[in-house]
Amino acid sequence: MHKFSARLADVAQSAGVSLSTASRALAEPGLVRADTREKVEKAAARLGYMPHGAARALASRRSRTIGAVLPTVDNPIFASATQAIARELAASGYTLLLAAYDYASDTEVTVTRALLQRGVDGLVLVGGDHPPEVFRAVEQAGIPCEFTWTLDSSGYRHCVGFSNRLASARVTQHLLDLGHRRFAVLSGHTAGNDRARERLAGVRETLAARGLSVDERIVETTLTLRHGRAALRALLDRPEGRDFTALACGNDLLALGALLECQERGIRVPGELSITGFDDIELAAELPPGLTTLHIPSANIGQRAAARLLERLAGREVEREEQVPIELIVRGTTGPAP
Amino acid sequence: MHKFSARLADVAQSAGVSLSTASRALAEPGLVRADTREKVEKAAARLGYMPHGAARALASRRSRTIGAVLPTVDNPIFASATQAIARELAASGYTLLLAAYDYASDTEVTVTRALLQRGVDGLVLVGGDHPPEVFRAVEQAGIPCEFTWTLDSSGYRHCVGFSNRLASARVTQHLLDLGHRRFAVLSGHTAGNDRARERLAGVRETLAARGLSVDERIVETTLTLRHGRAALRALLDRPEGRDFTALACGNDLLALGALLECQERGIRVPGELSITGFDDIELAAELPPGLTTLHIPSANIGQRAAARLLERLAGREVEREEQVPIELIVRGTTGPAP
DNA sequence: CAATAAAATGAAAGCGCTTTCATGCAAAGT
DNA sequence: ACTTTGCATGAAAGCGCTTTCATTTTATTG
Repeated sequence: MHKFSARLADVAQSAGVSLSTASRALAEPGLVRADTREKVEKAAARLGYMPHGAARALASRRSRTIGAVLPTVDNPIFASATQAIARELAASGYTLLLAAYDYASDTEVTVTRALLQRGVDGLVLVGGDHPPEVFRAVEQAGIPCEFTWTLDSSGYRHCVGFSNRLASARVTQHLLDLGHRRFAVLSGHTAGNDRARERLAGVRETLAARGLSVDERIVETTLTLRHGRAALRALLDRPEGRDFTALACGNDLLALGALLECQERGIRVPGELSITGFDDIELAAELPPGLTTLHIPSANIGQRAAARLLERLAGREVEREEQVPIELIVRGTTGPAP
Repeated sequence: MHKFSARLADVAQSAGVSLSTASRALAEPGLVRADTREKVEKAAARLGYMPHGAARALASRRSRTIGAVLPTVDNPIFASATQAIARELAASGYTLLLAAYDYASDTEVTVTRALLQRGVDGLVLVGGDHPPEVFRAVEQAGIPCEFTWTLDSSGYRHCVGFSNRLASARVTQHLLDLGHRRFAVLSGHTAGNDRARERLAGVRETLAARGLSVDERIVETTLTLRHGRAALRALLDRPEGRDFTALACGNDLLALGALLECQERGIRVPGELSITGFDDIELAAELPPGLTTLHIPSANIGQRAAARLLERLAGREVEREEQVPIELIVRGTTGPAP
């Protein structure tokens, strides 16, 4: 079944040069005479030569691959970030290795180790919360790592992101400015997820500064449309009923789920209830009346993380922390408090 | 910056056995005595040994990685399939390498080659249309390949999917049964995309069998919500206006975009216009009035493709063609012709 | 044109592992 | 007891490439 596959030695022989010259001709064209390079290139093309990545990695001690460990690939924000990373890497001859752990920390350890074993030259992680085994493995591998969607207060780690707390505070402030005083929150699971935790803290603190509390109207759930819908349902079906006029959600999927539930129940948005999201996915703009949300440039985050990794691999220094611009996008789901 | 990393030789020495024994103890525990294996395992744990994937791949001539080449990762159906592939592979100690080409065939060639160079042991491709260079490269690499989301009439290729033509015909028949006679179609770009082509053909043929034609009301566009919306707008803004009562869409994103456009324009769905999708993504069920669509078990496709690849790598035979069950899901966007 | 510097090439040593192949040694058969 | 079988182990040969180092060729200069 396996066809004969030409090795570099075959190319060298066919070109009438030594193995080392052939290697250089293909890898560092500047090191060989133009005519030799041409001979080698011709021979390579003639034989359909395809370099053997593992051999190359073993000899050169770098694999020209970067790993990205994501909570899930089934979320538009990570999908676009991934796309951006892959594109940036490809431009420099690097390949992206992807792994998702479905928000399960033991899986995260496993897949991270798998990537490290595959010899990735660098790593992109999402958020700052990770099992200690992950940190240890990355440390031991001694490869550069970029943390994304988050900042690091200690200033120790390399990260590209934004302050989830401040961002969330900004959204909350928008609702306060509209006169809302009774809030509810749909949050992602906070265990092992610093982004969810920070966003929740942002709401809490902003309200606390006005002497308001939201503690008894917080639902933690999975970050999907369906779960957002179910979470709002749970909130509305409490004996207290709808005792809030503003609903701040941990991401757009939750918010849109909530919006759909309102439409089904005939709750007017924003007339009776204002809803905010987080991320600004495509659907947020498309679904009437348009979701008020915080725009996160996820492709930008991915692109920057990849670019920074490439810089560091090239031996250049980068700022430890890089912030991406975020922006409040006011659309139709927020309005004055009733 | 690089920490010292233990090699297998170090483990062997620390365990007081030879390199070969250490290798066997870790890879084929059945080949060594229980106490030796234990010694080696202890030593490995003590030194924090992490196998070197490239070296292993070079020596054993397999990398324990599988590659998947996707049109895009920014589509729920591919996201869930990817997740399923990764999960299935992980259970057997394999890792997934992902590459997306954004529906650009030159990119497809590049990324496929990159994957092959990285030494993947098997490949998952989407659809049956690929640039000849891709087929050639896969052929030459001599690795097993699974084609997904499609069937192969020649019976030559290994594939797991369904007949896009029949599936599309089924949806069209549903609309015919409801009394619709004037159709429009929102299709994905058909160039280099057999799935889009087959789906379109399915509509055409089913209508032709009833003496109907749709040729002058077909829009080819990119498979996103936004583009679906724009495409319907283009259709409605023709001088002929809305001269159709049924709109068959190439996938759910297009259909939902069209639905949103209708809601914005005040066109009653399904009162004035019936809309059908394809894929049955989560949102199709959630967005009122619920999209009538064809359910494709995308996670199932991914899981089966991975499992089949593993089977073949283990030297076992699998049926060349594996069909997954598809199902028409009737929801609120289709109704009797006005 | 010889002397020297610079550039291009080749020989060879691994990179860290798997995998034959050979060897030693205990259990089994005669 | 003596060969035979089988199992556990070790020695060593690569896997296909990169990269140092030594050597040859070419360009440069007094």
